[in-house]
Amino acid sequence: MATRERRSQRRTEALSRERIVEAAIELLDAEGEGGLTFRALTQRLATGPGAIYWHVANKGELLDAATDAVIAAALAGEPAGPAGSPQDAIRAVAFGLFDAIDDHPWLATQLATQLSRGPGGPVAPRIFESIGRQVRALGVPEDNWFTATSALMHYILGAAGQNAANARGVESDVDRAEFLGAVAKAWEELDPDDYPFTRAVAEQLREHDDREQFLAGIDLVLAGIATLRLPGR
Amino acid sequence: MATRERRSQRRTEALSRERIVEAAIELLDAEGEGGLTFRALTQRLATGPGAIYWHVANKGELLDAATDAVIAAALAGEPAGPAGSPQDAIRAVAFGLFDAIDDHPWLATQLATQLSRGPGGPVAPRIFESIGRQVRALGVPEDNWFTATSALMHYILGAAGQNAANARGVESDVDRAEFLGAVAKAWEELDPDDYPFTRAVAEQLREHDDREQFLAGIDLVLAGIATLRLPGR
DNA sequence: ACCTGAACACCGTTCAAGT
DNA sequence: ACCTGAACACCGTTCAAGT
Repeated sequence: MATRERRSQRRTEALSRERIVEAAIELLDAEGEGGLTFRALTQRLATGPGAIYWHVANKGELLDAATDAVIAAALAGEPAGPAGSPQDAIRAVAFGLFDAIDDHPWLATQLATQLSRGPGGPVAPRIFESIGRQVRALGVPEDNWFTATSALMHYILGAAGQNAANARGVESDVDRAEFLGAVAKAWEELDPDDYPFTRAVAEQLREHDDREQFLAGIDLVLAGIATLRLPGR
Repeated sequence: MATRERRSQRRTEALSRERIVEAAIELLDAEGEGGLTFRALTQRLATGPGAIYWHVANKGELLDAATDAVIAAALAGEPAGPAGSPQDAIRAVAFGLFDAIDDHPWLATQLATQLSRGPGGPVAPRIFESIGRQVRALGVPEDNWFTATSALMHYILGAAGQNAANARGVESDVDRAEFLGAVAKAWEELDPDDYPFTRAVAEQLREHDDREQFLAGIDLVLAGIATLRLPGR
């Protein structure tokens, strides 16, 4: 609750783009997408809106910078060192993104927004590169690099984003079970004529383990990619 | 341009939730996410904000209803009739969603937002059911229904959303080539040490065909699903 | 070069009042 | 039951003025 920590303590460090982005991330984490306003930001940074606009063009740019900072940190784990198999490296990248979206649920929407604006921004190449290197290491023929990397990336971001919903505002395992139980119940109460499949799958939703399920999807896509490999390799 | 068509013509049909949702979709299509405001809506419907709030709880609900209406229409194509193979049926569903997002680019963000709020809304079961039925018809073992359907759904929505960027505000094939060329150029100018893979793939980005690429991804996931099939079937 | 803070235009939402 | 429209609180952004 304590909505206003560090409210009017005098600012010691000078304002900077990094400091502003950091404060924006804190606000987004604490209060969700709606929590990032210039007024909350000026209060937390003990400054005025003009000062922020000196370092950042507008709110959209700030949101993009916050997204990029979190994604860059999430992908900074593996320093290109040849550790295990490419498959394991892909799983590591996937769980890095999974955890980032779990910790910062606002990323789900933000990533979709940014990617649907085109691969122009810095985020798309970052994710694409991390996954693509391992796709190449897998021995996938070059013609299929784009397809294989895209399939992995979209599954990872989509599944991680949907998963974040299960953890949102959930404090304990009991809360989680309660939440999933409620959704499963809603699915079971759908019209039997219109939703036979969804009803049949409701029980799996109730009992599933998030990370295990996520991993199963990764391995499914990896199995598809394996069929692309040239016989020679 | 002509921002204000049908501005103050007297309203003939009575206001209704359907009419409001229809107007909201028109505004979103014409002006993007930022174009949907209650003021634009009241003008287009020749009414006041209070009248809209009588039929709709708030803006979020209106956005959800608009999303649901478009998705429902996109999935209404196949009437469960046994036409071709399950694979073809999945491709048909996928292209239905692809075209819907292409026609209504605001869907990309909106779907991500709605799905990341959990499978509670009406949209998630709709998409899940359309794809899942065909997954079942494919002979996938029941334990893998959720995984297989999720993998397909996330690839379809993610790839279609990213694709919509290529078509955004693009009027001709020349525009499209220009846009893709610019992105490919940006990719080619990335740091060679940090982005070797992305640079290598830039050329594929320039020359690719959207629908062909999308289909290749579907078939990749389908190949992965095929490895799940029980030997017996 | 960097920051202040009042002011502006615009937004979602409410509500007393009408029919 | 359904609609009107003024009003409220809040938002992103600008800009003349300061240091």
